[in-house]
Amino acid sequence: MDFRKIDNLSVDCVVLRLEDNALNVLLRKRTLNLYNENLPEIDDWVLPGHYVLKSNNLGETANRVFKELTGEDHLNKNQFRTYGNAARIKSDRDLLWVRSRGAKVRTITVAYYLIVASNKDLLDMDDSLKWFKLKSLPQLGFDHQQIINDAYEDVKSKIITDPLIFDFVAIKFTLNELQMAFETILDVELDNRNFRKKVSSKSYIVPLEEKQKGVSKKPSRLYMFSKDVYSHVVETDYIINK
Amino acid sequence: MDFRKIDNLSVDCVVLRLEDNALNVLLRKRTLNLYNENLPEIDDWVLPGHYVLKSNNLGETANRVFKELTGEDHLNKNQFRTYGNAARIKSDRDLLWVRSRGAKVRTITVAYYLIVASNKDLLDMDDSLKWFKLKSLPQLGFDHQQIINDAYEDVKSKIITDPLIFDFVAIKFTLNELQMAFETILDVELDNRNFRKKVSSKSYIVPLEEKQKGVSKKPSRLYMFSKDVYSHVVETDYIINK
DNA sequence: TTGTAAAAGCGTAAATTTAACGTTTTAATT
DNA sequence: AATTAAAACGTTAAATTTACGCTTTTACAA
Repeated sequence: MDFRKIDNLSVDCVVLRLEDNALNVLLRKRTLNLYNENLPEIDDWVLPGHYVLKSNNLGETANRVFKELTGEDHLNKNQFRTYGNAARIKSDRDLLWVRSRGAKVRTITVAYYLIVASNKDLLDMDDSLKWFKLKSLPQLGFDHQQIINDAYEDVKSKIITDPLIFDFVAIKFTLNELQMAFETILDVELDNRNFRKKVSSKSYIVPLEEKQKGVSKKPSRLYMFSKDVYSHVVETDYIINK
Repeated sequence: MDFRKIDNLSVDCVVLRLEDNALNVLLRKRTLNLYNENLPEIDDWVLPGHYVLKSNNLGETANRVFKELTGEDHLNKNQFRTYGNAARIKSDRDLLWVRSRGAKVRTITVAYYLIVASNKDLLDMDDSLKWFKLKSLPQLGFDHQQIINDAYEDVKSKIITDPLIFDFVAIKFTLNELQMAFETILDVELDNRNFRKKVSSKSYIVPLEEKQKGVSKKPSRLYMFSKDVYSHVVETDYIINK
């Protein structure tokens, strides 16, 4: 294992999760106070990321970022774009930050998004990490606003054509949870009755003989996504048509 | 302008074009004969590419690759994936090749595809360059077979949702040419009458008062794609449903 | 034990879209 | 003026989508 960094190559992760009926992204606080009136104080947020190690693949690096954030392994990761423009560093804050860490001014960043199921409890999260609603992000460093926008665009298109939605919900989910996930991510309203009909026609969305527990009204039936079934049927009729 | 190379970062281009009712990709011959019986002779093909220069962006690099290939500028380029695994170099030929050029063993390659209109004449092409049908590619170096496969998958999905098809045909095209382009790329058969109906309903596919010339049968009407109109209408009803 | 409220779940019918065809028109060539 | 092959138009049945109304189920409170 070669732990040296490739000093101009990093992987940044857009970690996404549904919470409070909104799409959230995990950010890391970036602080630097040089106690110099003439220099700006850095107090903003960036995407979690890591330099690529000599003996790590790109995907492995994305996994490692997540493991360091949460202590847990994460299987599904989606590479969506690479950022390597010479002019990625725009603000004085960015330049200052990069110099203070002795990093290269031009870094190539391969960006991934990772989706965390909304029922997952992430313990052990560092204080410097915080979830933000995608619709009200704080000031971000570098080109990370752009990266998040691109990630969201990719999610919105993949959620239609790929079985990505199941990463957002619990392993066992209700149809209403599934519908709410679509509605939140795509920012649309769906008719519950038609949604149910469409989902019922999908053999890979498997009804269980199991119901919600601890709800004060009629408990709803639980479903699972069968990856096996999905990968053996050709899917061209997508759940959502918008 | 800083012409030094970033020695672990390259851009490879999958240059695509429709010809003879098939999707073709432009490859560059890779030859190296070390006149040593114990070493393999290299005589295969690779994607055209270039190291990224210190003062070039990634997209600019893709443009430069195309310009060096053809002497012409190319506007639309699509970044679809980045390859940076430590194990990209698998064969002895690859290792030999890399060493013979004094290049780094681990290179990060940002891959783009560029689409050349089928009516475009590319003169001045170097002898080492050749078009190959996607369905019958020669032996390829590195992971370039994988890169081409990934590019094709991306094209097939983008051709449905984005106005990518118009890059493949001439600026002024007939509906049958457009249909053939879809059929060839997606490897499907479409009903001409239904295709016409669908296309006619698209305001951004504009009929001209102009017809084909020099054909021996009824000349067909020419159409143009209006980018302006397209970008001002929300398109969710795609031309192809397969 | 029974009533009630709220969410879960089922059903129907009109409107739209797709799919599968037959038919007519056009313009260059014979 | 006849021929021919591609271009272009039209029709209808099937499938899908959309827009609703209505019933069932369960936990909880009366």
